Amino acid sequence: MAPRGETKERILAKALESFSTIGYDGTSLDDLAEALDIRKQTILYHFVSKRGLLNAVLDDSVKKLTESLEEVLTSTNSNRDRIEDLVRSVFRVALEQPLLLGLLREVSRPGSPAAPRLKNQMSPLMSRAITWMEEEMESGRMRRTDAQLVLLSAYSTVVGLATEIEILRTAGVERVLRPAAQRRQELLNFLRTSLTPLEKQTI
Amino acid sequence: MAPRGETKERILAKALESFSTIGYDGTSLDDLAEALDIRKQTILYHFVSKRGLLNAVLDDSVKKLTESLEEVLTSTNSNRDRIEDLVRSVFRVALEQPLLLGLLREVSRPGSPAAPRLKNQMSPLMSRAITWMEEEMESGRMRRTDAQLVLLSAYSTVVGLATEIEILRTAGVERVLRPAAQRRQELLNFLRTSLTPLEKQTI
DNA sequence: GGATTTTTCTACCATTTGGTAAGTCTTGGC
DNA sequence: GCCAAGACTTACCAAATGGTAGAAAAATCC
Repeated sequence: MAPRGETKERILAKALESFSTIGYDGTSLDDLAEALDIRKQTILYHFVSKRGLLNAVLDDSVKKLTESLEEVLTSTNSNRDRIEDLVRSVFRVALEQPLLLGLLREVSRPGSPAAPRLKNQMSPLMSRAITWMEEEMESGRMRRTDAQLVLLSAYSTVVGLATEIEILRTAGVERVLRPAAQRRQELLNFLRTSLTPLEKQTI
Repeated sequence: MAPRGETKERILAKALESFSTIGYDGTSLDDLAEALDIRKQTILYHFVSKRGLLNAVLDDSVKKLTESLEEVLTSTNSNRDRIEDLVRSVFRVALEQPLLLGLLREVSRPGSPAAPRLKNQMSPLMSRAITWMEEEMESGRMRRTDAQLVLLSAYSTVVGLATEIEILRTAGVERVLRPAAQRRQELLNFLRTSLTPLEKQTI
């Protein structure tokens, strides 16, 4: 028998994989258990219910995502570098852990049982980013725009990228990095032209 | 009793709505039947199986999508206008029928049972677009790039937009047109800078 | 090394699911 | 008016699903 939380971690990892590929409804606890060579009741023991498992996977994923971005948001670089750092780190996560963003995509679907929870989980990060952007705008270092719209646009680009990567991989495309880099550049350009004050634009 | 294919059409419409919001696995034939005030076996009578229903919905949607683009692709405008026309018409579909793109998003997920079928359905349109682009490149009217990559990028932008719109709507945002227009402009800029030959760029 | 707690398993269960079989009803052609 | 074809329904069913109850096994603590 596995000591400590090892089994729990294994379940979380496999659940993330399953939820983010074949979806929540498409995942059955029986299949999950079989894939882990575990009895279904072991899953329910750790997570009470299937919904509980989804919540746990979600919490875990958002935590990892937040950690990845936290260090960038608290850095002391200049604005321009900061935007670039932010975009780069998000894309790094998307490339290294496409499953994580696949989950986001799965769960952010309207009508998903976990959508409100995701919203709550993400809102601190979001509102923080919005606040930061609005401060920058107030001080004139960033052009006045709807911060929420910009964020949303960036968000859907990244989630779209994650989808794209998985599709490419399953389609057998070997070089998956080039389109990603291309999209990253695209997003970066968009953010810069959206956010850089007009008088500072050097393009 | 409803004459002609009226019931069939109603089932198709409701199935599209359900598949593209709560997903294929999340949709039960019983619920679908109840929502239509119909017996489940009526659905199975028309479409043989749940999978058959998905295929029918898919065929129907791709057909509508293709029709929307066909007229643009066969138009005789200049390249530049043609790209803009294409983008505009795709976005019009995305705005008027978000369900249609929601289905694309749902179904294009790797591991989806309908993914290969979608691929087959879309490939004529895709390969046609790629051929056209490559001809333009050959003749120098369009800059040399990987046509497939550009298409993929555009595709994921549009599907991402559909997601965005649905999320906005469920989040209670009333003005859904502005972000859509913003993304459209973004995509348009990307395509132009990607495709316009260097010597012709006027930006 | 025994008691206790944590972890995992076996045995069931109620409900839902997609699907089959066999009708009934309706409509249009003759 | 009859009847064949199409449209729709009732009656069932086997498998899968999420979940409960409680025993067994392993790890931990003293």
